[in-house]
Amino acid sequence: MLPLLLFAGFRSLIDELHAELARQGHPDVRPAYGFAMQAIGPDGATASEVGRRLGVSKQAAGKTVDRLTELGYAERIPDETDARRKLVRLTPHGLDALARSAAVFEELRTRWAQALGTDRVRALESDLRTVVPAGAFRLDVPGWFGS
Amino acid sequence: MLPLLLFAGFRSLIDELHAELARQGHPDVRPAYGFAMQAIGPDGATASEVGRRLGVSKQAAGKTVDRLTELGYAERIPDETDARRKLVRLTPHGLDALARSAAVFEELRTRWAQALGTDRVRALESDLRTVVPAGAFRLDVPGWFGS
DNA sequence: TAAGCTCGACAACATGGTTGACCATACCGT
DNA sequence: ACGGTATGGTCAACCATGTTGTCGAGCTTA
Repeated sequence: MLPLLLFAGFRSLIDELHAELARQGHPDVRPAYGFAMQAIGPDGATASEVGRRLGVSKQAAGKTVDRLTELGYAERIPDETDARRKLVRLTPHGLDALARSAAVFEELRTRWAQALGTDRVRALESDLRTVVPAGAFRLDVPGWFGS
Repeated sequence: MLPLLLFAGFRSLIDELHAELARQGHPDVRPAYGFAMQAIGPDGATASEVGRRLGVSKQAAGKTVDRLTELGYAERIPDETDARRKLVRLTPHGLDALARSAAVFEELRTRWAQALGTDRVRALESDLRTVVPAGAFRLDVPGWFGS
């Protein structure tokens, strides 16, 4: 049951995050979009780079960026210094979603700490860090099924 | 980073399971198929029931069963007492995969216990059980993205 | 017995991934 | 300076896996 427990923990955090985001004016951020915005980051990135960070092809990353653009979370800006590249940047709306996500995660962690004690949460994190191989610590959650 | 840590833990277990399964004669069990076989269980179930357990439509469950059947992990058997139903049952090959999965999970847990100590693993499990809402403890891992 | 529900199947479609091909552009070694 | 190579973005075809809607066949129950 260990794997299911870990997944259930992950999942409940993600589900509560998105429920809260929906309440806070971001009803159409789906988990996959959240990860993509995380991959874009506050400084922006090219679609290819996003693909690398998410562990998917640049084409797939491009489609996701299209989606985020339609939804008003991201925009493409031509790179002045390299005519091939287009920088994908989060719009203020996207940055807001990112900031709120961080805040909500913070709050959820606090809630866990109230239930378990701060030290237990810290132990949980440190144990997981110990046992998780460095390579598994990646952002490519979507599309991971289908390996 | 708590969510990512939990996911990384889950993912590393699943990945190692499937690497090991591949080594032990089950190279084409993908995570989604593993969950489906888990949902079928040693006693079998109807496709509709599998769909309910996995949290997907009966049609989607039917397609997955088709896949498992092609791969030789499951078979459909007409129900003698109800001509509408077809019992989906794991073949010996499927049962073997299921048994090996349990064994590998056992072994992975032991490995974690060697790294962290038995008590820490137990604490991890018990803490997660405390903090995870009862509803999140389900088998519908695939298709969960796309909510 | 007739109404209504359930099971399994078929079809049409959405989503999000893949590969392959292609062009424009940048970079680097000669 | 230039030619080969690598990189970035896009188009197209395809695949896997989910969805809804519909349907006939067969149970179940009022």
